[in-house]
This record gives sequence, structure tokens and C-alpha cells, in this order.
Amino acid sequence: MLKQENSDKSFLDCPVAGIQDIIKGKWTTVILYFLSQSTLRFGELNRKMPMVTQAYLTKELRILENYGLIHREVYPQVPPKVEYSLTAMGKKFIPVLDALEKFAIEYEQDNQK
Amino acid sequence: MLKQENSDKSFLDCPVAGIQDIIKGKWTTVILYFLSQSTLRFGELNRKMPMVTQAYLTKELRILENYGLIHREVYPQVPPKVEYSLTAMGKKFIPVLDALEKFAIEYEQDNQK
DNA sequence: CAGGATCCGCCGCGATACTG
DNA sequence: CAGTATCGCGGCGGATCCTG
Repeated sequence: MLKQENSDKSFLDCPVAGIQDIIKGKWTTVILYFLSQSTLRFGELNRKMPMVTQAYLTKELRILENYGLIHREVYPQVPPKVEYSLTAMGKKFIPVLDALEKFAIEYEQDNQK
Repeated sequence: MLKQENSDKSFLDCPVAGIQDIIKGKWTTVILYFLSQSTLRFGELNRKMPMVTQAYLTKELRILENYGLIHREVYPQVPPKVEYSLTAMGKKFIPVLDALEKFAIEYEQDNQK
């Protein structure tokens, strides 16, 4: 269930063009980062990023779910419990996160002198 | 010249939080990808991504320049000539591009069956 | 507890026209 | 050729209230 065709970059001679949409969300990489460390309940995840609203966090989670990167497991009980984890495809994104992390550290070091 | 403080993610226990702003632009990764292959004039770059407006391409280039990832070399001549290339910091972003490329290929393969 | 439903300001992104 | 200058729309991102 892809969100196809934003401005047809498909014919672009650039492999990364197609996935820009995935990572452009304001908190996508952060969410994926936390979920790469451990499966988390909604509340736990939200507590790790308190500046994000419930509503918006839900939205981004749905988007990532539609992209097939995260899995949403609902436990039918009271009170409700929902756990988020990376799918197989989501785990393939981890190298990107690692590279990003490495770059981020170098970037911030270089930038505070 | 960082664009500080959008919603203070700095205290977030996540290394990648700080650079989400850099990669959130609609064409950032594509621009960096092309420039990682070779130094390019404005027109050349624009021809490689024709669906992007001159105006907007200029904007994103300025942003990446302000972030210190690309270098803008102006040749004072008529007609004018401007070349864009990666800075040292920009080159440190290449591993991210490589990881993204790898992921993109796997992602798109998996998604058309 | 984990969301769904609304409402809304702002700016990302684009189209178009004009310059040195 | 490589930009600036305007103008405008749509939707991202957020606040706030309500539910099973």
C-alpha cells in the first residue's frame, strides 16, 4: 500500500528518489530509531518523545505502517495494549539509521567549535 | 549557521533527532546523490531533475549550503557560471546515501510483487 | 491506555514573470 | 545562465476534546 506518484520521480536516474517520502516525516527517523532498539507500547514510545502530540505520533505510526516498515500488534484487553515493532522491511532500514547516527555525531561535533 | 531549535529535540535520547531537518527537504537526498557523483553546474543539476522548479532548486541548494554540506563556487563571467560540489562535511554524508540506496532497491523490489 | 474527530495556522512547494 | 520576486494553495504539524 504505497503512496504512489507524488510528482513522478520514477524516471529519475537516482535510486534514492523514491523513498524520500518515507523519511520526510518530521519524526520518522526518530521513531524508527527507538523501535530498532526494542518493541514499544504506544505510551512508552510517546514518553521517549514527549514533544510530539499523541495525535501526530499516531499519524506517523500509521504512515510507517502503511509503508510496511513497522508492525502494529493489538492486544484485545482492557485497558488496551498496542505494541509497535519493526517488520522485516523495517529492519532493513537499520543500516540507514546507523549511517545517520554516525553522520549526526560528526556533524554536531564539527558544529560547536 | 545552524537552524537551531525547532521544538528542542536536543534533550531527546536519540542521536538522529538533530539532523532530521537536514534531510526533510523534498529533494535533499537526490541533490546530494547527484553531487556525490560529480561537481555540477546549476543547469546540469536542474536537467537531471527536471520536475523541480528553478526557484525551488535554488532554495534547497541554499539550505544545504547553509548547513555546510555543499559548496557554491561562482565564476564571475558572462554568461554566469556556478558550480556546486560537496564539502568535506557533505562527503561524510555519502555513507548515508549508500545505505539509502541499498534500502531503496530492496524496498522497491519487495513492493512490486 | 490508545486512540479517533475536528479545527486551524503556517510554510513547504510549485507556477510564473522578471533581471544582471 | 543562474538566479531573484511574488503569489498562492494544500497539507503537514499541532492543540484540544472526546471515546471504548
